[in-house]
Amino acid sequence: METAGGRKRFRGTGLSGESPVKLSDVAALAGVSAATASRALNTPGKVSDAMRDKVRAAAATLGYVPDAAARALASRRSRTIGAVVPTLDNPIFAAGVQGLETRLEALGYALVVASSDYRAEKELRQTTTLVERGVEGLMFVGIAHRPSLYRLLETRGIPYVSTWSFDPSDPHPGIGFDNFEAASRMTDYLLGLGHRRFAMIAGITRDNDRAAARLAGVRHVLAARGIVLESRNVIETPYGVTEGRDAFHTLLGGRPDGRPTAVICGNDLQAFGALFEAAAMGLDVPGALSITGFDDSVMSGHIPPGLTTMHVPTAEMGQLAADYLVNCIEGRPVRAKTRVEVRLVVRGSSGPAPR
Amino acid sequence: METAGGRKRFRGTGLSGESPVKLSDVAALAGVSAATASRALNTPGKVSDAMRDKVRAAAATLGYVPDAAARALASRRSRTIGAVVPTLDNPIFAAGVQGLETRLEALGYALVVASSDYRAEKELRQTTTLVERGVEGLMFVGIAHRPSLYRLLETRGIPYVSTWSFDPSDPHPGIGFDNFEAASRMTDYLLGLGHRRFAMIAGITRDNDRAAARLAGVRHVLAARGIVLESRNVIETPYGVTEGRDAFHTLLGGRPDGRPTAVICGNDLQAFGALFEAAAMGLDVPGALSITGFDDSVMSGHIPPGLTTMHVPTAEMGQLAADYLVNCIEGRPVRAKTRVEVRLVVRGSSGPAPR
DNA sequence: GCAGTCAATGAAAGCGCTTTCACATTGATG
DNA sequence: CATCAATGTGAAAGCGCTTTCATTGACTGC
Repeated sequence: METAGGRKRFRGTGLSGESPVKLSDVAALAGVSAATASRALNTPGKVSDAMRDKVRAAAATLGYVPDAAARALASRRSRTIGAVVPTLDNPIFAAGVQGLETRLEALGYALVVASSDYRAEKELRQTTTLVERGVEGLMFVGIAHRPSLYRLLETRGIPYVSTWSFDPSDPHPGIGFDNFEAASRMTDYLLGLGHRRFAMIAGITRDNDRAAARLAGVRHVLAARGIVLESRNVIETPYGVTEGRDAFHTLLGGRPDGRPTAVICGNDLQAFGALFEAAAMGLDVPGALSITGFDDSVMSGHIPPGLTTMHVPTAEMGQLAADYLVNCIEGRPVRAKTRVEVRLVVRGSSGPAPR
Repeated sequence: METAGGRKRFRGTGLSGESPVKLSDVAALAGVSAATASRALNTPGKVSDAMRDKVRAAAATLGYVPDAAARALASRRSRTIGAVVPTLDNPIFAAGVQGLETRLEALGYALVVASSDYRAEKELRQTTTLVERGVEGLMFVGIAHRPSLYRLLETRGIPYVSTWSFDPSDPHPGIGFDNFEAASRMTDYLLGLGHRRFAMIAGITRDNDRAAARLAGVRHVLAARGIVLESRNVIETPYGVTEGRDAFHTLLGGRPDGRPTAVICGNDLQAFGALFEAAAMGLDVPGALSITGFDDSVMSGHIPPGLTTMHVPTAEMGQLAADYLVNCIEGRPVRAKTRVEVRLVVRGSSGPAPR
């Protein structure tokens, strides 16, 4: 009663009457069967040209809009893809989603987005509702997911792909880069500049394999050179400018001796914060210390002195994810693992270690 | 043949077999009719407690996941909302969509996003496909839309709401702020600081009522004070840092005399660009000239000297849009027009006119 | 000229679910 | 005790579309 009542009222909300133009109406106007009308609209090659035109004309006069639900039910195809990202508030994910959407729309698919808030458990919940919604493919960020998430998708045969992370040892399809290796490269670069005292402002590593891999990569390379990244020189904090700023202050404050000469940040936002705080503290960058970011977001080339960072092809990953999923769905061959290139972009925020 | 073949191959792609657990399977296991199973799952109040538990248990053992297409077809409800935004690459829209998504998920609705690329014609196309997809409500950005867009929605009785713009004279439901008034306020503020020579770096006004209203607001206030905004002092350019930078350079370059002392930008990104270019040109901000933005994006409080800008409650608009649409859909009363507050945030980039 | 082929069409059977509607039960009521 | 209203449940009819399958002609080749 309640639901029905609500619906009735909603139905009444429409200014004009509803538009219950259905395929059979189009067929009737065109003087053909519903089957033919369907074919004329969806697989024009299967009907005569005259037929096609006649049906199209009828559809146009009636303002026919197909009902996706009915179509999905009958054809078992929703032509919808889902994406679960941590948050659209991080421009980097927004850009990835934009890349995905653009490509999907060109391929005739719609995009349903859901956010996980960096929580594996919420990711699983969101995924379940997307599956209920009938998405034919799913894009995730990162490779650390609940096992039951994979199980859900695999038992139902729904294609999926991880992005942002590339790990050859991970058995699941993925499009991304090796965060560990990228962080290693950044560290190598800084070592090459003579830095020996390091600090890191990392993202929250829990439920975030990218943040964890970046931290691990830094640690690994330093350890190989006999340098220990002390825990007081590592701060995990959410990705954000203010957070980066605060972390930098904690790291550098009240420590005139043995200060790090290189601060590696988990992403650009944190690095911007570090940069601003360094300026506020009167620390010369890169003279007194170097600061690096990760993502190469739009501001990093502009903010003085220019942020040294790792360029990540976000839109490209979204686009490749779209291609991967649609190819899976449409039965074309796919490569399960695709590695995209990240590029070290050296700008003014990094330089030789002091002394 | 082609489609069927593709589908067959896709079906075979699933690692394990498909999971065609349908409601009737659940009903059978629970030893009840499909009707009762449906009720037990969706309207628990209509069945006995024992029944409810029995069906839920059966659904759980079978790993039942309802088919949204079938449900939508039978109930005429998709529980899906659509959003058409210019682009997710602009963090401001990404944040709005994030606000919308968060609220919708709490209300049990899914979100389909599409981007218009700031083009009215693409917006119409995207809207049509969303309508085909069966969205029950739609969110747009701005109030300038193709008439046929409104017609489509109204003949079908689909609730919709514009955001980002508030115009009492616009007959359509909307949640936003008055861009004209906001830009006027900004201009007033600068006039109060003694500025008389103005320039504006505006967004592309075609198909963008926000950009147009902001420009008009500036023009209007200046005209009221007898100041003409000469066309050589207005540049329309896409929202972006580089674009803002270039525009600023054009505006200020090779013009030692009669230079503007206040540059009003259409959004923060352009303002950042202006700020950077001013620094590169050795122009003192706010000593020699003031620069203002619009949006109050996350960086504006951090970038020295701090950007004076108009704070826009993006997430709040998304959230209000979600509430509005869902209330419409579920037959609850709604307010057709909601005005949100924008706030002038004065920071270091603006100051008294020189001299 | 006649079997055989092929393209074009229509009839009809669902896709998996919701939702009347009718049919028992039950318990309360006069 | 017979009557009436709840209450809980099942049978069955679709929701609007796609897709077999069968049928019809029109055409080919021998």
